[in-house]
Amino acid sequence: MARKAPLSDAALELVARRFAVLSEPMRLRLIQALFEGEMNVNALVEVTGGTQANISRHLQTLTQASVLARRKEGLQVFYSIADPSIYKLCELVCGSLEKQFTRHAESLAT
Amino acid sequence: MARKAPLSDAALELVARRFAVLSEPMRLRLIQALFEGEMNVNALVEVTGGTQANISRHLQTLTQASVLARRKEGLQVFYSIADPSIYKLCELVCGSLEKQFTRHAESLAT
DNA sequence: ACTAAACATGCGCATATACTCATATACTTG
DNA sequence: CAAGTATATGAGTATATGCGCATGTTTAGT
Repeated sequence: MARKAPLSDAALELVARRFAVLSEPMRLRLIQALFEGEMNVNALVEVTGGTQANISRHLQTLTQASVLARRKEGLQVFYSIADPSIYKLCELVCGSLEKQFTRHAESLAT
Repeated sequence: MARKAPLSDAALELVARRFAVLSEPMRLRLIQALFEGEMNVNALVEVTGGTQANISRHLQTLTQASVLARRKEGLQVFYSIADPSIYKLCELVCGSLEKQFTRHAESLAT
């Protein structure tokens, strides 16, 4: 393919939804916690400091988007990162933000 | 550094905002159009099919987030992509979505 | 100075969604 | 079967935000 075709409207909405899923601090906190490995809901509630209901909802959102995987074991439900691209995504954004800050700091130091 | 420290609350909010900026189809359309190179507002309005007011607002949002750069030339204002990481971000998300679809298609074909 | 063109913005409406509280569901154990 | 534990969900509220309409601002030309 010589040149990338522009995305269709439907594709753009999917991409937008993907970004939207990652646009809540609490969900990012959950993802960050799961970088360490699989965890159950209670552990995630404790680590993030959120309420059980709210955490459960966010986990649902992330799972429906296929960002997380859900594994039920008896009474407990374990979540883990299902989409490995999440790592790079977060790294990219963090790196970009750092550059912005550096430039901003430099322009202030003039 | 041995291990990455968890992001602070403030940092998480910045990352979340970054993703939020990219979570609107119309803004993605603008970004996609600007992949071809610098464009003025009128051209972007025509390409995207949006209203002038709406496009202007989205351009403001993207510029404030330092995703786009703004260059004024007489009556016209030219926008261009200021953050090169946007390319990779979009590629990553598109690739991830494609994989999802492939798997989904496979599971249907069973 | 007047007019027109290109872009930005104030305002209101409609919708989406994050959060809390209470309750429901699923599973285990006695 | 009863009680307890872990998780999910329904309902209601508050806030955010995308969009359209109208108008404001800046710049160029006559």
